[in-house]
Amino acid sequence: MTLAEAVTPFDTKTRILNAAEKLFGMNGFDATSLRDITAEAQVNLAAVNYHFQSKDSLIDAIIARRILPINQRRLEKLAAAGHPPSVEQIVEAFLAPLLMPEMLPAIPLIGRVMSNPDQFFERVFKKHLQHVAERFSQAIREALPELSPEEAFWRLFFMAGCMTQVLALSSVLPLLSGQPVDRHALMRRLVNFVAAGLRAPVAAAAPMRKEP
Amino acid sequence: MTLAEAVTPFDTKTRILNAAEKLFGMNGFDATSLRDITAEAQVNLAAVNYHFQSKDSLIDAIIARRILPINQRRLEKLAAAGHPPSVEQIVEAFLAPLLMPEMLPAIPLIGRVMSNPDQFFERVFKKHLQHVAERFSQAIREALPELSPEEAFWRLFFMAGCMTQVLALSSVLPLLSGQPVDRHALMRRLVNFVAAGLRAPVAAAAPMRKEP
DNA sequence: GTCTATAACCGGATAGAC
DNA sequence: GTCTATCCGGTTATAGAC
Repeated sequence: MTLAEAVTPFDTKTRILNAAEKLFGMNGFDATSLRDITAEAQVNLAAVNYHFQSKDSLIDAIIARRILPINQRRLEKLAAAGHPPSVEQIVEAFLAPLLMPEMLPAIPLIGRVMSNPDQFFERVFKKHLQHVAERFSQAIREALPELSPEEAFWRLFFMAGCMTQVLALSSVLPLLSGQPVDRHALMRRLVNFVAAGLRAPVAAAAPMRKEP
Repeated sequence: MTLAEAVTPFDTKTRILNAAEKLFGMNGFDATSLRDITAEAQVNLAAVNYHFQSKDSLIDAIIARRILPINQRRLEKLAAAGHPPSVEQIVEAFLAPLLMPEMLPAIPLIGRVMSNPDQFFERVFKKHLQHVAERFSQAIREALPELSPEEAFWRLFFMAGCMTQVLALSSVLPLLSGQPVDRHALMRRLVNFVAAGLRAPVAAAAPMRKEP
């Protein structure tokens, strides 16, 4: 056992994944070189290409490692809710899996891929999120049958957007708010806000008033 | 007058700003080289450094060109609202300036800088947004006096987050929703959702139920 | 003000020894 | 599986002619 292994007791592949997740999350994909990653992981530069073929495939691997268990837990929590589920149950099923302690180091990265249009559609939505979104959209219409499918879709998008922005800017939230941030208190505020938004009375299609 | 000037009737500096705004918005700051920008703008590579010193200062100039008029209009609309302003007036004052037709080409860029933690705090919030946020936070507490300053701050953040995500992913919204997107209809849905979130009943601090 | 040419550097990927 | 050395293309920025 070398010194590096004693300090960071994981195999090379895992060390690369952990280092890449941290640096990609902190500085972004383009701004993080494979050399940065191998320095942080204390592995050789060529090990990245040996284990992951390319930087691009490494990014895919990092995303999949985190988003698959999150989605699994989301669907489990949604299935465990009643029929119809309460609005709060839906919101919690969607958000709570991100609060699991083992997800903490991945939060900046998740915020990035969810808010970056380059990554988002092909790399995240189509591959990992589409079926989950459909399931949650159904649940929203069960809980709030007065919503049209379009309205339910957009409200789901706004819910995800609120969450994403919290994740994406998590590193600067203490600076923005001027004080330390309690993640669980923040999550309660977010659930409260989003649940009210989901329940909003359906507005008239046009700006002018119509019959009620 | 050269041919290039006849085709794009702006001076070199403006052509660079327009091309950079478009390409930075489409592909991000790191993925867009000065060579990409000068090719799109049909100007010489060295012109960027002559007019803007560095890529970094060019980014600052692009952000300032768009965010200053938006903020001015936001504050005007807020000042024009009554005392106390209605929740809808507050939300509209914040969002509507982004719908001005001349802002359309800047939407992807604005979405990027608002959701990227690297740019956001130093380059955007401290320089351009802090005083506006304070003004809007005041307005929210005027309209909803039962909210604590902390709660008002976070609800303002959630409102901005919903909006930011719409801007950041604007280029993929038709793919996500499966149909063309009417910007004004989307804005009405967003105002409706966010207004309800702002008006959410204040939740108890702890998860367990307390006296009402 | 605008151009060409180039300096100085850094990126991802890979060949081939061990 | 892991390393060193290297290829090759791309980057920002600038010097200096016009």
